[in-house]
Amino acid sequence: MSIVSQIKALVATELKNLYGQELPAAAMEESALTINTTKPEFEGDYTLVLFSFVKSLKKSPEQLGAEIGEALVKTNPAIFTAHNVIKGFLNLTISDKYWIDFLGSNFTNPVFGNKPANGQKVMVEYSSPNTNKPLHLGHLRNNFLGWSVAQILKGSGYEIIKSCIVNDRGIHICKSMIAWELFADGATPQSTNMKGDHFVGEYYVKFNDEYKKQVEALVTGGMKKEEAEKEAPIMKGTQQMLLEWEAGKPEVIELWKKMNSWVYAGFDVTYKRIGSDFQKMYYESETYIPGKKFVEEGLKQGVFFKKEDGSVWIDLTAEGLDEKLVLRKDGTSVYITQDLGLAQQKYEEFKYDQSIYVIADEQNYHMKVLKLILQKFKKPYADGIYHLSYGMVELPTGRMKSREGTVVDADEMVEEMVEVARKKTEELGKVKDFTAEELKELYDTIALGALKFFLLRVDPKKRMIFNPEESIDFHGFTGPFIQFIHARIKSILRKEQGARGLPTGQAGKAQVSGSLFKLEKELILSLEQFPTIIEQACVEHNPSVIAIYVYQIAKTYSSFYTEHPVLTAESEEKKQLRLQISEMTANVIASGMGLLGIKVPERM
RNA sequence: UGAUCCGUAGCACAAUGGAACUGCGUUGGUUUUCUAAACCAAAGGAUAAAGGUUCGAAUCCUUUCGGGUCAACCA
Repeated sequence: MSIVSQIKALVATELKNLYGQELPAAAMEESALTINTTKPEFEGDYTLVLFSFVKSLKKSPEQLGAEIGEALVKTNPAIFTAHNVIKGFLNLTISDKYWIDFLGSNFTNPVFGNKPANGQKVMVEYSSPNTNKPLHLGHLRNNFLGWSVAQILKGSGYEIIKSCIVNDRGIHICKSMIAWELFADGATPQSTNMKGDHFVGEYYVKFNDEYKKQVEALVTGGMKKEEAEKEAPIMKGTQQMLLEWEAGKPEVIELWKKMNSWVYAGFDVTYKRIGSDFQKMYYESETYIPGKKFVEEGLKQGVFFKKEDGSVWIDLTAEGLDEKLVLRKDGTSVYITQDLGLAQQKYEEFKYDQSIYVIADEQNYHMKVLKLILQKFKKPYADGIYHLSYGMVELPTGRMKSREGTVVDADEMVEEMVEVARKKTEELGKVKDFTAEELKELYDTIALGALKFFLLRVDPKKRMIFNPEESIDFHGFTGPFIQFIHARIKSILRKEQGARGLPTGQAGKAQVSGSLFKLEKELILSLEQFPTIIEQACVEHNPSVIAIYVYQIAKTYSSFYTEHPVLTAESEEKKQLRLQISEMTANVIASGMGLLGIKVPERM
């Protein structure tokens, strides 16, 4: 049980003892108590906020605090050693022994903060790429978020199934296809030595260039712009191709398969590089059929209704939304049709308790409709659907726009970061004895650490700004800073291990007593919060909680070991204590960064 | 027009209704001692504005202003 929960329980007990008669029962509930970490400018570890009792007890906060504080210290001398009251805040000091004992029994535990399996199954759908262009910075935020949230849930005891829905059909795919037919002259990724997704993406761009030219030509010829956009030959050809695709015309299907396979080969490389993985892939070209079945079922049940022209709708006006189309009059499916089919398919296959969709916030409305429809169907899985909505990654000039060529490509971004990591590492020259292999791994670790941390440290639901000019820093509140602290701790532990011949994980098993310096206590106190932090991140589906916490741990350690030498501590006891602190800090950093999908090096 | 999210220092970000956190940048200092991707210190804030609720509001409510997104028989 965390120290905060313990304090709450003890305070609740004291409140009952002292004021059981006068206070309403609700005010003495543990959940009604506010415990904060004490601000650094005041003496103490944890603070109880007293204001909520003042009114019903008709006592001054000072008097109240003094009474509660005194009672706590008196009845629990092993935990509390002192208290003081400032302006309605009761600051409590926890005994050093408590912290030292906590440290002693947890510092070698590499899975501190993780919970045992709880038997619940959660699907996490993320990434959702389109097969007409390569991944960009926005996809990276999605991938990192999805992977990390899955990892956090896993650490919290859930069974996780990571899935990916590939948007592999539709007009945009046909655009790349028709451009390839027109301009490629048989070129392939192999013949041009290009990554498949980038190769196909180029033809998507070529389509748009050609389309624009054709529209302009028509407009110069006297046609209205709107009409020209419909009449441009390349667009008509694309629409024709889409119809042929739906009709299953062999040549079209073959081309579609070929180009998609190029894209998938490219995606595989990227996913492997950034550490994304999926237990189950879904393809829209397959889910739209169960989607149609779903609509039929809905018509039978009377959840959907058919209009005169044959189109199928659902009436959501009672829920404050509009009527929403679920099947076109020509019987073809729309976006939501496929998602309905997919939800059903996923549930039938995995019987999940919860299904998380990592999708940008521009689709909030869509996801709301999806969940609502499933609820109207009284599907057992409807309530377990959770849209993890995240904000767009924007440039200082605004949203990334492919038309303006401002899209930040994922592969390029990673390569640039690796290059910066290489340059910086060479400048510092601390790992000159590394093999080429080891160096490559280190550059990847640092580069991806910087990138992932940068994208995960911000609250997912907020949009964030990325400035390519300034690039991503390796100093301060960054992944590499935390990695550096980890490497330094490991360096200290290696030296100790060398001197003693102790196996890893055994540094300083000796009992420790005595008193703690401010920074020593501050660190242990923070380490103790790790399980609570994971829990919070899990409940909020928010990796930034972990990122901020791990940074704070690393920063505190950095101050701590600057001020207090570990290996040359003033006494053997202090040395053992600091080794324990160091080892636990390294464990928590590695474990916390692991929840973000970030590796930590032994040396850097 | 409606729905919804957001507005915190030059920039980027944090804060279960409880004593505004941090980084970049700026200015100064620290390396015969465990890796200076570091540490220490300083400057920088009516938390967009105005009301309201509360012992207490960046946080909750109302209004205004500014921005994003959605409201497609596109996916």
